[in-house]
Amino acid sequence: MANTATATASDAATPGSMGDVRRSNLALVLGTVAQSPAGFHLTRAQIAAATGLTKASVSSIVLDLLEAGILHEIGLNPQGERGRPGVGLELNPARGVMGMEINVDYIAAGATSLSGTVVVQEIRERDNRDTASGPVMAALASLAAEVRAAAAAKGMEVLGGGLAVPGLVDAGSATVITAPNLGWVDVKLDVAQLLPGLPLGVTLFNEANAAALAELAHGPHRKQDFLFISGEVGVGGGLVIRSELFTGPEGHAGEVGHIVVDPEGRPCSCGGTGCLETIAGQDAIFAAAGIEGKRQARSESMSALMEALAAEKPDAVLAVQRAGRSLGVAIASTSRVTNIRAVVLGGHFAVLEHWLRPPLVESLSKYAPGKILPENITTAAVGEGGALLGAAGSVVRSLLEAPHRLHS
Amino acid sequence: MANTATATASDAATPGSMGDVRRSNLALVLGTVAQSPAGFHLTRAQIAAATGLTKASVSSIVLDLLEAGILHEIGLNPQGERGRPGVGLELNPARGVMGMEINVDYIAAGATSLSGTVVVQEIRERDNRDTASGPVMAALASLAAEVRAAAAAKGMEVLGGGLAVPGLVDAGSATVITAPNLGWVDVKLDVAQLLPGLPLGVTLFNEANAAALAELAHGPHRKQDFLFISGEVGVGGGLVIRSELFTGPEGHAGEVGHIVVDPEGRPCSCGGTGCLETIAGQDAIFAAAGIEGKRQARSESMSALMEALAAEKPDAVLAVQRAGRSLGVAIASTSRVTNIRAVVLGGHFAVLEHWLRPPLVESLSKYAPGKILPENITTAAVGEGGALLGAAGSVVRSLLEAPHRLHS
DNA sequence: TTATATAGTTCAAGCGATAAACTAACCGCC
DNA sequence: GGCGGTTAGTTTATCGCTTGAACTATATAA
Repeated sequence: MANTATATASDAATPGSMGDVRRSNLALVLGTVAQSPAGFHLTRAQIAAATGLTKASVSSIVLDLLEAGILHEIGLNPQGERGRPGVGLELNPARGVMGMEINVDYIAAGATSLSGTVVVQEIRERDNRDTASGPVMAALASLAAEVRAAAAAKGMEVLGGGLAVPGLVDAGSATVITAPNLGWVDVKLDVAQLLPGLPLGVTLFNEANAAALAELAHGPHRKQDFLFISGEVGVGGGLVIRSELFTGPEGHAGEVGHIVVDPEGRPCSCGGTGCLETIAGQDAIFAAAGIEGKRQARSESMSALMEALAAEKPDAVLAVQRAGRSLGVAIASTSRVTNIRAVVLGGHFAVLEHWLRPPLVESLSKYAPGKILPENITTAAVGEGGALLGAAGSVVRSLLEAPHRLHS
Repeated sequence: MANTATATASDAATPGSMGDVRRSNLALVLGTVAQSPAGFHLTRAQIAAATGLTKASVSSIVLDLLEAGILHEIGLNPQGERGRPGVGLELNPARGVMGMEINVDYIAAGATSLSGTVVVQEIRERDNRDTASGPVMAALASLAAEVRAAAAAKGMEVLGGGLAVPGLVDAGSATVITAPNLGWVDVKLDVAQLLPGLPLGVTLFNEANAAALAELAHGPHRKQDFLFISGEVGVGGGLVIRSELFTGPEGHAGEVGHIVVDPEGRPCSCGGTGCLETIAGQDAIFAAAGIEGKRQARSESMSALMEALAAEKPDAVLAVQRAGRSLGVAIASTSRVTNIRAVVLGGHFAVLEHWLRPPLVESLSKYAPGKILPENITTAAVGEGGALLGAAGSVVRSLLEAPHRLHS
């Protein structure tokens, strides 16, 4: 599973004009402000020093960004220094984006400010398994409208949105190519209708990719390069390289759930054989542990598994150990192909870390020694709402990288 | 094995100035000329139409490129059309680059024009196995000087060079991190001394990556996305995505030879277990086929294998079938992780294609059905000198993408 | 109050792309 | 051969954006 919105349209042979310089510097200034530590407000002079632009250019650029409503002046901040105090600048707290998520058991929507602060968040349980997209989208639209209204009540205008879905997506056409657990195949979503009138529209994301982006933005280490592995009913992945999602030629890279970890293994729902998902997916683990993985009772099945593990029941322990070893094989191979050296475990892999880690580490040292050190295997810092936050964050980021799309 | 020279230095927060526009348009014009069909010479007016730049801008840019010696005016070409005939432009045929290669059994050097035409090429047999780098480099320097003189005699000035080596390299520091079959570990090469006085210097490449780039430039299909798999003593790979080498965070992506294809398999020279190389590498195939893979006799071993296959000797047939199946597993996993949908087989995989293809195709349909169609499995179009041509071509390409580095 | 230091703005200059006018070179046709 | 038509390429004025220096604004220190 993999996809994104960042299409880096650099292949088109387009003439470069002076406007490009402006756009580039607009993004440079905005990026500098966005990356400054929270609560600390850069001044124009500091931005000039940090970017290498002249004060004159920074003033002119900041003026544009203020007019576009992206930046905001905070009063003077005389810090006891000599000289005239500067005017602090911050991302306009009255502008934000919405993140939304459709998953198997719930729909969710939340609004965050441009700096990533969550202002409203709402999760609504809903069984979306094998449901047509229409009713799900309608329910989400209603939820999104509520959240948007709540954000507006707090003085925040929503500029754009991102929607995460557990399946292969094509962001350009807002189409879900396959979402096995929703039963969706080639479903075109009317994302514009979800949140009408947004200047930036709504972008579609793959759930694992969005969660990987959330890890990038909110994770503690601020790693530039890592593989995020999302353990849900399916096993998905998001590959972050140089702080960008790596999407491959068609936007579907990172499908670690379908790496072959046992050539003699069982058939997979994808049509392949011996995929990681057939051993380390939730259903596979439950089955191997002798736990009934009934519909609707997924969280209960997980509780049952945890109890069985705590009681050291052999079936459960062996099932998780086998999953850990297979995960190691898949990560080893991924590391060789993509040169990635850090892994973040999400979903049930994070929950099961205690039992999963020893076989995983052992497996990695057997199949790719020295490539991925144990300290570079971590669990997700962002929990349940990860995909939602990631989708929202990605929309913010694309705005910050191309601020000229707004008004200016 | 993977690496490259293209470092895409876009992460540095550097202010964009008007010079950037010039550089960008310089590259745009040059790229347009370079991509025009061979023998056909674009005029300034045609370039203006193709790029969207004005005639005035194109004239000014072309002037710069003429002064830098990169472009060359060919006389007027009245084509029976009405109106004033235009002046044809081409890449200056009197400028070129050198490609060089150090491999286990030989060293090689060649000079190509900026448009990719090979002007001189020289391969010199030499046993470099477990040899210190000094003598090898000295021998290559002497060979390179000869080739450079021969090119000069034909009126070609060499601007830069590329050196391909069978191992992991760090292009930035011109260091060979490991080249198992040469016995080199952390060897810093004095590439500048190899060809003194070049305006563009000499860049280091991994051999499989360079060969992949050659396939990109010279292959018949002009595919934008493919995985090149180089079958030598080791199994290397080069991943081309959107016409660029994908190098991963540290420049070592594409090591398909060390994907785990059999978790219960044998230990690999890399320290791992069950790597593709332990089943599909030359030594592994020879051993499984019951052929003595002695030093120096590698080409003879290959001949022996071909004979054994022709005679349908079971050991040989089974060895190659197993290699094909394992190759399929590795390609299936790579396809999932990188979203690649086409494969080009090089080295002994190309030689053995007849026997390798059936088990490979079968394996792919078992492990990643629908992902890689049989017609997207092809063999290398460029033969022996592939790495050399690829290295040279990559140096040319980096010049065409940043022509301002020359004089202008 | 004055000196000093820093923030931010104004203004002339330079560079590069653009559009339109202009010159150059060829074809066809009478 | 001369003239209109057509296309190629250059010249010129203008515009947009960054730059650097001068200038104004506002603080602290003595």
